[in-house]
Amino acid sequence: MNISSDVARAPGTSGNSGRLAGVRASLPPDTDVADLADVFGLLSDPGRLRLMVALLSGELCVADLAAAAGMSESATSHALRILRAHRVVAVRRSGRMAFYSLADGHVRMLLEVALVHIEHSAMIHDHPGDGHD
Amino acid sequence: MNISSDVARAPGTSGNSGRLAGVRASLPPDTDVADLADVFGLLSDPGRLRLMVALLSGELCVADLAAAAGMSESATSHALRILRAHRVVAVRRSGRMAFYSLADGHVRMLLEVALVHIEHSAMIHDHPGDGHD
DNA sequence: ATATCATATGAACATCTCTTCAGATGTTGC
DNA sequence: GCAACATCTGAAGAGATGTTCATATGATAT
Repeated sequence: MNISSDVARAPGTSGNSGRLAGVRASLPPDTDVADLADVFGLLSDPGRLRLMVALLSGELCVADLAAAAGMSESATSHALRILRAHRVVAVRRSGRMAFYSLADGHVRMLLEVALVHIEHSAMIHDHPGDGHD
Repeated sequence: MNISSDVARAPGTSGNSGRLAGVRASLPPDTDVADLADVFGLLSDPGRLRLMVALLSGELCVADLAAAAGMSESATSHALRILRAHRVVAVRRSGRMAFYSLADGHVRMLLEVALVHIEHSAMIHDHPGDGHD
């Protein structure tokens, strides 16, 4: 059942309306969740993610970022443009060089939490495979 | 400059090779970063994210999840299929009902960290806008 | 001034992703 | 068995995303 009994019962038809309502109430406003999904979206591209991870150690110029992330300088520039647009990174310009750094504490924290877990679990288990279809 | 001086100098050409090498060394293996990007990818869809947030409170059936996330039952089922494939959620079947629950501690932690931040920052600042192009 | 360099940008293209629609599968009640 | 139900699935279309290639912009050096 949904929330109360356990077998066959139209969802939202029985005594579960209570809990469903509770769940709905505990959900953050849609705009907030959407913003959050956006942040996760920035973190979801392998190239961009490598760039951000590299920046955890400190400021780097575009060419170095490209080398560190293993992508072309053009792709790097495009990626940085997106991160810049969302204020995830900040630029410092010096002559013809541009130095990027992480500028978003939220993202930094998510990265650190995620990376700690990676080290802990990488060799323990974790399958990217399939559930069981 | 890249790592050492500060103005004009080919990246990876001067005394920066030291730090670049250090940064590259501190980067987790590409496969790990890719896996992580994958997880963030799962979190990056608004619908899927709402589903996972709803599941933070406990087990829910498909229809209730659909209602909580404000999406069609078909879209919900497709989303759950993907989450299932990555073992982010687990199913418990009872008759014709299917009850889903969060099954990935990593994801749960990321969600909690992210949600705490949302409450803290939502009304303080945070612009989805543009950097300054 | 001119060539070179570091970075930024635009257009085009290929790829992936999510949604919907229609229908399949397995379950329960009559 | 048959109908209603909950969930699942596949195909198809729309939209978003990331990459490359070519070129633009601004800075430095000769």
